[in-house]
Amino acid sequence: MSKHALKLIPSSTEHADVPSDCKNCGAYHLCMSLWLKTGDSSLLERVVKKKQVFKRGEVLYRMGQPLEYIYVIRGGSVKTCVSTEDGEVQVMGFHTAGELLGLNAISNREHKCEARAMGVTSVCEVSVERFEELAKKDPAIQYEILKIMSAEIHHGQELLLLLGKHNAEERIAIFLLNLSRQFEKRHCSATEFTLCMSRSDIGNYLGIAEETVCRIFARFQDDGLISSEYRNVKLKDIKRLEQIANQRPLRQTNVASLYS
Amino acid sequence: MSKHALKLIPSSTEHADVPSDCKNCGAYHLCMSLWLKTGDSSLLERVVKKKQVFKRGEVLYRMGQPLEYIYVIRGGSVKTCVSTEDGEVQVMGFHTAGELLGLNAISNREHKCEARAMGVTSVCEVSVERFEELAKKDPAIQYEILKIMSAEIHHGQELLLLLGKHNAEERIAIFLLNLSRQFEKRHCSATEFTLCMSRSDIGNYLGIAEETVCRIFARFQDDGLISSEYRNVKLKDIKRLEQIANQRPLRQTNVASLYS
DNA sequence: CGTCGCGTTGAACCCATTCAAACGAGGTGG
DNA sequence: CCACCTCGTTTGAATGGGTTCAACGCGACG
Repeated sequence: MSKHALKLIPSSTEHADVPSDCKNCGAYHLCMSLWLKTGDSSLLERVVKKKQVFKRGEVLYRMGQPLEYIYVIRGGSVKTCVSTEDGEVQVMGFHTAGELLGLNAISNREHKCEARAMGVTSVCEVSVERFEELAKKDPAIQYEILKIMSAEIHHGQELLLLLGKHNAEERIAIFLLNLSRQFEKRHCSATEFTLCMSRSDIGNYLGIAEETVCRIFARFQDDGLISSEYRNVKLKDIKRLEQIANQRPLRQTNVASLYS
Repeated sequence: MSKHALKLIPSSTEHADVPSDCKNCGAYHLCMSLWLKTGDSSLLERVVKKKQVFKRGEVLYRMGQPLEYIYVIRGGSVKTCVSTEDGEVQVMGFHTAGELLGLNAISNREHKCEARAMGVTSVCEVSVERFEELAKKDPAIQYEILKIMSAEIHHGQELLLLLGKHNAEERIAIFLLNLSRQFEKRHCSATEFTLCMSRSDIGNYLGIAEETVCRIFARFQDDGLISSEYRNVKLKDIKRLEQIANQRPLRQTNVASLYS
């Protein structure tokens, strides 16, 4: 509990209620680059259909639902996950202020994952039809769409690398460092922050059991790498965390096999 | 070695040499839907810059390289993989005739993964500039781009689910069944086919050790689920394979936690 | 106050990895 | 032709990391 506190959580909870002015919105910069390249700032009001607030646990959209809106997160946090017919669930990502949700469904107009608010979350709903009208007229917007989908592919690749090639300790180190960088980008403290997701969600996301997450958090704390109580985390030795994240003491992969 | 053989490997090796006629190309249908919506069939020749053949192990493009061409696979097989600075590699996917490669780099014009031929592989190189010119004029092509990127995201999600929520046995069962479906789509035998990738590649792709792949192949064979010698695989009991693929005897995931 | 969700810790088990060794196929060169 | 090498594959034995099951503390909430 530092007194000279930087923000421990990003712009989310401060104005989880609908902000009257977009300039306070976590998605402000994103929106500007998206719509306002057209030079018409009133456009924004015409495109954004509805501003809406979701409470903790509420669903923005489900798998299989037709794509109606694209969501811009103003504040709060959302998790996306896919599930199979037999009930297993995989958390795909955690999303906070400034991110766009729903774009990956734009091709077949059907959501391929589910989005659920993890805390009180404020979003802008953008009509897909309106959005596509704009995109058709403005190549810059098309380009933004590509960039976002591309980023999503890239994030998926990183997660894949995480699940395929790292043990539990490394996964959590990488996870914490990624969070740290994200917070830094949002001008929050990179070393002290509050997680918006449960241990269970972290475990699911990283492909390890909830208990393992706890244990490794405890181990990291014992080793002086971090200090954590519940969802408050403080990174105390980023150097060593990075060392763990990048260590590869595994069997040296047969380089020759790359050429097969 | 059945005498009344269906094709065990798709159109690949048969015309790994450059086919003079696009109608023999594995990517024929894809190309038609991509370019010929414009109604101008000579367009195809103007856009496709070069037809090229890669030998086993040769690289189409590396991570970090500027995006110059998009590749349409005519025949053969290609694996894409990402790697980190410290030398670990994760196979992202196996690609065969009819697939497009390189599109996910279209936003920042820099390849985010590496593509390497697994056997003799024939491709069409398509100039990105030319391609984008076309895309700008034709919304249908933009839509195709979105569809392909969307499919890539979807495939990534499935792989993520595989790595995060399934044990080795299930992963291989799912892998084999996916292959089976792919072959079926290409009008090859769905039950008897030849793998184009090594055990090592399979293991890397599925996030398990090479030896584990061998062992499970052996176990499946002992149990009469498949018969396999080297890269020739025959699925003998798809029902039970599907049963393994969909079984979830794991701890029942706390459904309530979904709502957090 | 009792319940529920979340977090934590302990102990036993087991699946997958790791290390090691060996085999067959294919290629090369003597 | 055979010796030799490499690469991909296979199998065994031992180890360990992570899961699983269980129990408990804690705070929020009705």
